[in-house]
Amino acid sequence: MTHDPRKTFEAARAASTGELLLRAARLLDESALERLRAQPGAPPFRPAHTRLFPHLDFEGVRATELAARLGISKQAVGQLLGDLIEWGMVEQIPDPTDGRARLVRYSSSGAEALSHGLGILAGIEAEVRARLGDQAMQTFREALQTVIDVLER
Amino acid sequence: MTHDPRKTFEAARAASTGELLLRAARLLDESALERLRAQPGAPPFRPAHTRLFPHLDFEGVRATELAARLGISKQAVGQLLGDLIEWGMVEQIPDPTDGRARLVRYSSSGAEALSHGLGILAGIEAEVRARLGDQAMQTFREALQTVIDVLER
DNA sequence: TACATATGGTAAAGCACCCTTTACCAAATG
DNA sequence: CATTTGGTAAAGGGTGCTTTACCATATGTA
Repeated sequence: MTHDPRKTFEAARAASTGELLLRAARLLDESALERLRAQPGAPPFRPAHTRLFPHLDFEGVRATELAARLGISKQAVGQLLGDLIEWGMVEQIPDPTDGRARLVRYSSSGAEALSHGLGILAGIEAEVRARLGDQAMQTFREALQTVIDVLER
Repeated sequence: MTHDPRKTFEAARAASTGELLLRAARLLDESALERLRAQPGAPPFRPAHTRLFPHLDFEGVRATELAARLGISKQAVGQLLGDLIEWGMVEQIPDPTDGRARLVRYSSSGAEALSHGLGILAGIEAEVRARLGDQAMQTFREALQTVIDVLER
């Protein structure tokens, strides 16, 4: 039996969990954004905006803090926040502890939009869970966390 | 016991498997590209280039076919292929069945680079597998495939 | 207190990336 | 011979950042 390195390539590529992961994430990203914007009256969210959401809350965060967490400049954050404010997703209040600073937090209509977005993700997740079962779903989550741990180290 | 919708938000967000998936994929994407380019003499691959790799082989593919698979214009593919040719990753040969067409395929030095890239992915995958075990790894792969199925439908 | 420096934020310009659009040529197809 | 198809060339546009420059408030220090 001869050994064809080309076949080995193909086999290795077909087996790559990494490609599966990237493909699944890209699909999720596109799909979630697509469904989000399909909502009538929904602002034209772009991926850059959605990356802010996990770091926003109701207590208020500084733009500087967001920039640090996302690893981008505070000016870039400022541009994205400008959109979100314009769309009514978030509002700014003065930071009571620092006259220079402002706190940005979800507005009440922003909370609704967020809720809708989370609902979309939850819907997809539920569909996956229905096929996998609870136990495999738990394993899935642990595996994802392991990947994150390995890559963040 | 009162029900605070804010707390519910936070709990729902913390539990989002979707965010885990997106985060893991983004890390993998960045990490793989970073390690790929860390190789001395490695061409300055960009994400757009790496997305071509899974669709290239040793038999040869048409640019039009690549464009169709990636869902982008053939001109866009042409630009990316121009880089890969310049970097010696791929080579073009005339399509024996069609005088207008050309087939693009991995060059021998491209095969080495590909092999190195696959090695990087395999290394990450092995590290994850070592922590999860073979069985959980299998579950992980099935879960990823399920996500893809759900979203592609 | 006065001043230098650090920090939070904004404004404007510009850049890299990744794609599209428009236009075109050459070979294949009917 | 008209039309379709594979491919190329050039220009341009949207996105998501950075860089440079600046203002206002805070903070540490002589």
